[in-house]
Amino acid sequence: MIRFGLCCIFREQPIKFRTTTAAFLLKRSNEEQRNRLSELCLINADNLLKALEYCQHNKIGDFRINSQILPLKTHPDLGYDIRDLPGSDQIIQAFKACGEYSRKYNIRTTFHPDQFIVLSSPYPDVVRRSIADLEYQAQVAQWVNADVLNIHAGGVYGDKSSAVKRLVHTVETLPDPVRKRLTLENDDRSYSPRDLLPVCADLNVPLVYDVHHHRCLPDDLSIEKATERCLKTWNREPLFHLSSPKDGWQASNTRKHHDYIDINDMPPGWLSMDITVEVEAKAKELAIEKLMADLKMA
DNA sequence: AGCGGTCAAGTTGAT
DNA sequence: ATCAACTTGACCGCT
Repeated sequence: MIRFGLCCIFREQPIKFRTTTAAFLLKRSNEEQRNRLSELCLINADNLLKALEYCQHNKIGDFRINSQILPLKTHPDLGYDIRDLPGSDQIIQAFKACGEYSRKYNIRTTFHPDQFIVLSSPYPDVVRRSIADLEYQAQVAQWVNADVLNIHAGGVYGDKSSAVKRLVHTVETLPDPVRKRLTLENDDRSYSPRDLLPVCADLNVPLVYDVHHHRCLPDDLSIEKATERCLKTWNREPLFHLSSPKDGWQASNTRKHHDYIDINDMPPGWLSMDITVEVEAKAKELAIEKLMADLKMA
């Protein structure tokens, strides 16, 4: 059966993940900084459990965890090791409780490191900081039982084949906790499924198929064919992305996401597949509820 | 309590 | 040249 995934936050449920700013923290003493960060990490761990409970109670089988779950974790001035925060044992325990809940109720969890993670960059420092961020998210992934760290292929820099070579080389050097969770996703500007399928085959990395991106940046593959080819890259339950354009498919910009999913944007074949489909819709849990109702699943 | 300016980071393409 | 968009608005300081 298909399962739907909720991305990062809620529209109506009072479940909020907290973060902070470097400017605010840098005005405080070292001790105050660590205390605040510790407090936020624990709040976020507790809220993650609430998020998973909400999913379980509402037939949502997957939750994407936002990249700032440990705020400023790899910041150049304020980055920290979790062990250096007061109460780190309690924080880790709280995350591990999320992992136990995830296993018990079969709620999948994933990470989608943000746009600053660029493994194809020609700038060594960008790649170095990207890897540091992936390692941080892999550490949390281990605690919470997340099996996906999903990234885009990054920039082209005027020469796609060179960019891909840098990407491949970097992926091959990644530490195991990152490597075994890493996935690549087609984007809506630079890398289509056609571009990424051979890369994923080379690296033995699954391809997260985003059908909305594919419609914005098409290639010679039909949606059905891309679905089939991407499915085969997976050694575990396949993960796909779905969204609808805010202003329709005739608008000048079709990249923006709508509050809800138009069921006409759902590839019909997906419904009968054993896959996870993360729903990228601004209305969040309300959009999933409506989608399942429209599909007569609720 | 409410509001506006600001927030770590990369890259692209529309304007 | 500027800026929105991207997986996501939230935080903080002021009134």
